[in-house]
Amino acid sequence: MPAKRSINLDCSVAKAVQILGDYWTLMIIRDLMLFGGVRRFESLREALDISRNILTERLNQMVENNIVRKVPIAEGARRMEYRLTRKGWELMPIVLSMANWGLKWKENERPPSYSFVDNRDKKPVQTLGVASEDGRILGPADMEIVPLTNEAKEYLSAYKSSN
Amino acid sequence: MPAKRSINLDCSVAKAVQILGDYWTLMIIRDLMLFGGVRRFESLREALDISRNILTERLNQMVENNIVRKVPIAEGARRMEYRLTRKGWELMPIVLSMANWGLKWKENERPPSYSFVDNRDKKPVQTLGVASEDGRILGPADMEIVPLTNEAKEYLSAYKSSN
DNA sequence: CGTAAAAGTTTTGATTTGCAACTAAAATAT
DNA sequence: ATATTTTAGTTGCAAATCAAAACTTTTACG
Repeated sequence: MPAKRSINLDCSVAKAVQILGDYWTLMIIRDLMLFGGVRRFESLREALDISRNILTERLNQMVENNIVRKVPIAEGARRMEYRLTRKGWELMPIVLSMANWGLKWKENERPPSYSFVDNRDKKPVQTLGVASEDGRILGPADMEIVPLTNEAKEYLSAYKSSN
Repeated sequence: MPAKRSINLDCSVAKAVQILGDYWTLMIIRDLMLFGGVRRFESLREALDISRNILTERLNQMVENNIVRKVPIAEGARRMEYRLTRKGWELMPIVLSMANWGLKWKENERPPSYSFVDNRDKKPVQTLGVASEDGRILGPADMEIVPLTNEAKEYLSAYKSSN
């Protein structure tokens, strides 16, 4: 976790990457999701085999970023547990697309050890991905990213013409 | 980029996180996608304001992981450019879900500087996210992750009963 | 032909990481 | 009530990583 990253604050990907561009943070999120969004410090540590100081630091960061909350395990209890917030739960699509990608491109062919299911009937979910305005399902090759601000446009066209 | 991470190799999320759990790697991927999947060393360096040695290292890693290819900029040319591979392009859903998440939860309300569009008609894409087997669109709260292997099941139930 | 740009490599000092040992409070056992 | 264990962290320190700057070595340009 390098010190300060100053660039591209108006980029929402950069914003997410600022928070998620870290191995342990992502692993913690995955583990929390596996356990219904609730875990205690020592359980996380054992499951991930992460050292305590790193776990402490990452959890604090995540609390700061409102991805997890630190709450007493029961009314009035002094011990704490970490819970995914709504904002944290909404990382699910990211984790799911990582799972899909990892599954598709993994070299070591081992069957997956877990699955994403519908809460209601416990059947696996389908990932629809992305649709065009007229309803076609788009693969990565069917989309592109285009700049919207003048700044970004100028930058991009300057680069393209100079090439 | 910590040295060696030995855990959970049969987890496809962990597999992806191994590769993507890094700030610069993700930023490089985003930048490449913004530029049609093609960029040269110095352009990347300037755009991201990353130091050369780090960029070199990350690009090499990405080449090793088959996310980008290093190819001559023209037939027989000695200068090189970096191109997203198919495997790299297929990270688009992850980047897109990060963009959506970042957009939804960003504090500093600034309009996005770029948009994901359909190649064909240049209209913004819709993110459908995830559907259940019977076609309902599911939010994060409507899904869960369930273990499939016996190993994982035992581990999980042991934890739950001990609590 | 000389100068500048491109694409790194090397060096060096500052940060970060993560292991291990320590601590303090809460829960459990005796 | 006291001892022991578990929980949830701190702290100290060696090793690894990061990043700024200087240095190379090819290619491109006027």
